[in-house]
Amino acid sequence: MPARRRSELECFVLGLVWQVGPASPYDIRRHMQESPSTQWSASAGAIYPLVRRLQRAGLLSSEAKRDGKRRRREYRITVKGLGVLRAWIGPPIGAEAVTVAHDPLRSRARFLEALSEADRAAWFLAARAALDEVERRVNQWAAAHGALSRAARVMTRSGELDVESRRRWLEEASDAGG
Amino acid sequence: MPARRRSELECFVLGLVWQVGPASPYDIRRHMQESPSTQWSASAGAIYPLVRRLQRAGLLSSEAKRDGKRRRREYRITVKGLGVLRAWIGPPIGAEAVTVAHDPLRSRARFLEALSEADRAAWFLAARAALDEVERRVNQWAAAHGALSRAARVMTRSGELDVESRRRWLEEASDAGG
DNA sequence: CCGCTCATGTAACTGGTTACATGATTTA
DNA sequence: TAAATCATGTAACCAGTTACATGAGCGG
Repeated sequence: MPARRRSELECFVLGLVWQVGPASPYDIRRHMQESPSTQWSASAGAIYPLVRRLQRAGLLSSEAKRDGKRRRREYRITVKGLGVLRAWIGPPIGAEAVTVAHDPLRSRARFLEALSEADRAAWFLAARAALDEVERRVNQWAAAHGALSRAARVMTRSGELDVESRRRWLEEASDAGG
Repeated sequence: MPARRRSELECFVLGLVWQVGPASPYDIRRHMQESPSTQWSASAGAIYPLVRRLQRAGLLSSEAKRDGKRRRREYRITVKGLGVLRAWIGPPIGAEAVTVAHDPLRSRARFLEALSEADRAAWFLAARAALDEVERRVNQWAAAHGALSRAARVMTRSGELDVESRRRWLEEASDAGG
């Protein structure tokens, strides 16, 4: 059987297990839910089958533990899994990672002229508030993790710069468009 | 039957039809494929059923045309459709639009420490090249559309700022992490 | 003891994808 | 006339979602 192509989520989970492992599916889910990113819902229906898939493929190893009295299945990354993780990260960086970052605010802004002038003005206010909310989430996550590791600080910084640049974009656009 | 929740793609297509309409599914697909965004593949299997869905829901009207000799089905947005589009754009801006922009480079960067120092250095170079490529795509699209309308210029600008901010982030991260 | 969180999992669905089929028209 | 493109569409698949089920342990 040829090694099948792994999805973004599969590789991301592989990375999480490498980073925080040994980890249970539950741990993975909590980590993903705490993160300010909403890319994945980290639903049980996604994660539990996924880790088993990775285990059957030999990328994760699993071990039943008994944490106190509670049952718990721990996964850790295998040598093979680490290879797959590294190949996913790159270099070379896969074509699927060469994208303009997907931003639902931008999607909406594309059609702003479908709104009345009043609604458009209100939209810019709402969008600014939305970015404030995003910033709040990033800061909250940073307070919990950002001080701990260089990787976490880099992630936090990415979120900050993202918000900053979109805020600038909004300003420019609302200046230009009234 | 209660008006069902529309997906991002459905609303986006609604917006496109409003913006460039009357449009055939084929037109819509071309527009989406030309765009630098890779969020959707704009596959026929997605678009054709989708527009019919929107039509049955009364958000689009359709008309069979004969452009010269070629058959062609044109859609245009209805009053009801325009209402749904406006509600999607906001204000208020739906919670699903309040997100840090999803960036696959950032996903990978999170696990950079799984690489050797040499690979990490090479990764930063590759990531910079990836952003150059994205910039090229944005500029290419801008050359074709950016001069035409304010909306297109705003979209272009968003892409530019996105690339700029991610480039800055890479610089900071590689400075900090060697 | 009641409700909450921990922890694992499944079933049904859904919104997309890839790949294919069809036929007309245009271009080399 | 062969190959490419226009244009519409379908079928099979798949990754991830929502919602639910189960049971153990913990705090008020």
